[in-house]
Amino acid sequence: MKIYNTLTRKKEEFVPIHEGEVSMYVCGPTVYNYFHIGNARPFVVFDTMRKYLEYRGNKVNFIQNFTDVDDKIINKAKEEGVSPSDVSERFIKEYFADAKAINVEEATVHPRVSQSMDDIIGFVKDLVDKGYAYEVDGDVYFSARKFEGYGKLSGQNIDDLESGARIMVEEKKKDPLDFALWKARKSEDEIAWQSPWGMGRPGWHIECSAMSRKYLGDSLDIHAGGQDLTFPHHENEIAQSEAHNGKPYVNYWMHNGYITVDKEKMSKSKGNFFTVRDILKEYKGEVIRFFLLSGHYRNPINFSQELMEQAKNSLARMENAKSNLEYLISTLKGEMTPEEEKTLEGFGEYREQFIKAMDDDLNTADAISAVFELVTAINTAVKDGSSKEFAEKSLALLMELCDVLGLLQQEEEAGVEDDVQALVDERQEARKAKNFARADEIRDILKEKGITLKDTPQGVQIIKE
RNA sequence: GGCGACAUAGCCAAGUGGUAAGGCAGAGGUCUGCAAAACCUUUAUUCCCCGGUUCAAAUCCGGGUGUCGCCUCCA
Repeated sequence: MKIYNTLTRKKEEFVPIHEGEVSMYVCGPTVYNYFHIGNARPFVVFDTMRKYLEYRGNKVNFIQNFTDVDDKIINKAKEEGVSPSDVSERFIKEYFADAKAINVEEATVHPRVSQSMDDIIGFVKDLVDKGYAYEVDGDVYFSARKFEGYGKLSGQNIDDLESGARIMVEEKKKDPLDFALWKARKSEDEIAWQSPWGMGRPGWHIECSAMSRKYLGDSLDIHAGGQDLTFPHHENEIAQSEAHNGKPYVNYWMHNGYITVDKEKMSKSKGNFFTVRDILKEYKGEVIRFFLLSGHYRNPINFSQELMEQAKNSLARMENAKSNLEYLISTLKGEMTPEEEKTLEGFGEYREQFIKAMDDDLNTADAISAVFELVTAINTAVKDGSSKEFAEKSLALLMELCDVLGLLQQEEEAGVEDDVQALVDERQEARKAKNFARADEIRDILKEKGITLKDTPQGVQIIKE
């Protein structure tokens, strides 16, 4: 497949270091709050990347960290009068709950900063020993200018950066470009770890360098995250890791675009964010996932009620196809006819289309359109009178593609409560007796409970929301 | 100031040289007791504007305009 590589600003053919194995690192959340839909985008997009790579026969070693040592966590802990680890533990749990709701699989490993301290300290120490970093009053800084390629990911020229008005000026740094690897503890009650430079805690950038190396080695295939991490976070990671390892750090850098609200970037600092937890009160997780996959991952997506409605209705078309097939399967019998076999073979064209789209830098929008075309083909071909086998194989193909996208995964609980079944039976009696007023009344009652009835040639299909 | 992205129908969104995918919403029809779902038909002579290259451009080149982002914690 082809991947757009931020480092080269080109689409490149993806070739993993070891054939059939892919090492992938995605920057995870700082756990001090519920994540918002902007944070959810990389989770969903790169989870889909992982699923697709696996679909194509790769073993994927997928690492996503939790930043559980951070100013914001410390502040939140102070506000609530609890320990920082209480805060981070809590929101790691909440992360998993929300991730599950949007069908984001757990990573192979979710390393935490607090549990990687030896690796981080060792990493910083090596950089000091190699002359890439220096200590000042218990702080350790990386000398950006010592690393030759500094700026290569973000396309920034060092001198332009320097003249930029917004570089933070800090007395202790030798150069405004330098960044912290280790921060000395400022007060006794602050959370801190013992290090060669005294009590302190790691800077943000060093965490990912140390943790990715621990689990994936000196060089990895794919490193991904939001576009806003390109500079300085990922730029700094490259400097640290390549200075330390003496090898290329990452072969393919992938960055997703952001979510906007009224065309403005959604972010915690602007306060214009919607948490996944809140959106889930109104929309199913799969609607959120569909929404996030409905455009190309590098383009911005605007978030609004209207677009969520569109996503919901679009997804319903897929869901209907699935539930109609399942209902048909429960009523049909027999093996495929030669004609059906031929039709099914023709469906393979949509699989090809799907793969072609995904191969092109994970074009999920295009891949989804292939699924919709398959849906139309299935809806037309599979009907009352088809063989059970044909319906089953059609469903299998639909699910093969939806599995990769992480859609249509959440099964409604099977079975119908007795009281509902009784109403359905009563309605059928009423219909037979041409008492349509009562029949419609029952349909409305069930609709209120989120149950939709469809009268099909095979009987009544009961659909739960 | 430096670096970058985007502009396609009412809305969302693919398409990067060969004559505009797909979805939502809308309209009409088939089916249905009525619905729902599904199916069929319909909705951009045109892809922000102006030039240029070409037999051929939404797609390439040049110049504009507009919107957004990074350079500070941020997905």
